Formats: sequence, structure tokens, C-alpha cells
Amino acid sequence: METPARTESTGSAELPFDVFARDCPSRETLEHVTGRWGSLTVGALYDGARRFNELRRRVDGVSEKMLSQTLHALERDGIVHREAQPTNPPRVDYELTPLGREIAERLLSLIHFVEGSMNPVLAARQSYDATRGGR
Amino acid sequence: METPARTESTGSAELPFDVFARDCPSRETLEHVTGRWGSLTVGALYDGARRFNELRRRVDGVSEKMLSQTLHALERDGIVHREAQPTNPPRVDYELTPLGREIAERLLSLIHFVEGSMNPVLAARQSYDATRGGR
DNA sequence: CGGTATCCCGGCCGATACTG
DNA sequence: CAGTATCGGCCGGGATACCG
Repeated sequence: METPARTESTGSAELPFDVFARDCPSRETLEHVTGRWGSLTVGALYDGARRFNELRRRVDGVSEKMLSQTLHALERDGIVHREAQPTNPPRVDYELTPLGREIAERLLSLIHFVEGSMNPVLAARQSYDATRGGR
Repeated sequence: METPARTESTGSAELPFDVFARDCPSRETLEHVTGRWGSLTVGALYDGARRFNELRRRVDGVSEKMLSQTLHALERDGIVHREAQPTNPPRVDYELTPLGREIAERLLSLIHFVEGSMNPVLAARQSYDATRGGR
């Protein structure tokens, strides 16, 4: 595994990869992971391996195309492992890699916090809308 | 206004808001926070208050329109606080609310981990592309 | 079951111009 | 400086049809 080099200050010039820079590849990977379907897919896989249609049911609202596309991007980034069994009917399992698991932990921390913060958020929205009216 | 006595803290039991459900408002807020510009904007504000164009420079590549739109969504959700001073020239500061700061911590944990994982990610990409041949 | 290929629409997003 | 208004391209993403 890699060394947990402690870098918590933003704007640090020490890291070779800076997500705030427009051309940094880390921005792409971050979007794969935080994107509309990426975050939910990674989150759904944290429980364990799942099959395609199983995943599709869990990530409510995702289309076949988008799930397939999302899984490919995540597989390419080494976040998801795809294991196909040449049986009939075919069975394919998707599961997080060790890297993916670490990402999922941090993602779920965020997701759960957001879920638990929705009452304040909804209150803030009402307050905002009341103040601004329609504009 | 009557306030629900229920705590908004993370109770491991069944949450009223489930991001995996298609119609849950938490999914919108999650997207505001994890979206292409939302994640970078929240991350950039973790250091402290910033002015509009200052923020625009920090979040490399964002347009005025998208930054404005992103900030409005975050403000409406109670994640960012906007403070305008009626001076000339005008000066407007954006800063995270306490809620926003908690979200930013979790987001930055993810961002920094992704930045620090880019070498394995890039290696995985090359391996994937080599296998598939570039299709 | 587990996908890929194709069509196509809505809206995300950038560019530009304008206001206070 | 701190935005809003408008236009237009492009692509995210849903629907459908089709393969192994």
C-alpha cells in the first residue's frame, strides 16, 4: 500500500496532482467517483459484490447504458473489479478493489452526512426561497 | 414554526432520507456538493472566505455563469454563506457555513485521497487500455 | 441474464454582451 | 468588482432495439 502522506492544506505545491488545476487527470477520476451515477454505484458496491441487474435495482433510476458506462469508467480507473463467469446464463459480479473500498469509505462518510443533514438543508431552502421570492 | 424533535445526527438506524431512492431530495444536495464545480468550490472555500473572482481564479476553468450558479445552489442549501458589502467597488465574500465546513472536511478527505491515488489509477488505465486495445 | 448500438432530446455549460 | 441575460453547441443520458 501507499504511504499516507499527510497533506491537508490546500494549495500545497508538494503534490504532483492538484485537482484545482484544469488539466490535472485527478479531476477526471474525481468526477467518475463523485458523478451523478458514480457516487451511487460506488456506494452501492460497498456492501459487497453485486451483479449487473442487482446493482441496477439498487441504484434507483439508472439506465442500463449509464450503469454500463459508469462501471466501465470505474473499472478503467482501477476502482471496480469486474468478474465474469462463463456460465449459461452468464453471471457477472462487480466489486470494489481495495482502492475502491478506500474511496467508498470516504464517499459514504459524505453521503451519510448529507442524508443526515437534510432537515437543515430543507429549512435553508425554504428560508432562501422565502427571502428571494421568485428571483 | 414547529420543529421536529428528531435529531439530524447520524443514527445508524433507518434514515428518513435515502440517497439511493430516486425521489429523495438528498440526491439533489449530494449532486450540488459532488458536482463538477460544486466539489471544487466547496473545497476551495475550506481555507476561509473568498471573493467571487478570487474563487474563480482558484477553481481553474470555471466560467462566471457556472460559478454563480453553483454558489447560488450551495447558498440555497445552507452550505455557503454570502456576505455583500455595499461599498464601491462592491465586495462580496463567500464562506462556508458550519454545515458546509463539515461537508468540506469529508469532501476534502475524498479529494486528497483521490489525488494521492492517481499513480495507481493511471497505471490501471494503461493496463485496461492495453487489454482492450483502445476500443 | 448481461450487455452493446443507435437515435435523439433536454439542459449543462461556455462565450459574449451588458448592468450597477 | 460582481454579477445577469441571452444564445448556441455539445453531450449526458433515456428509450428502444438488438446480440451472446
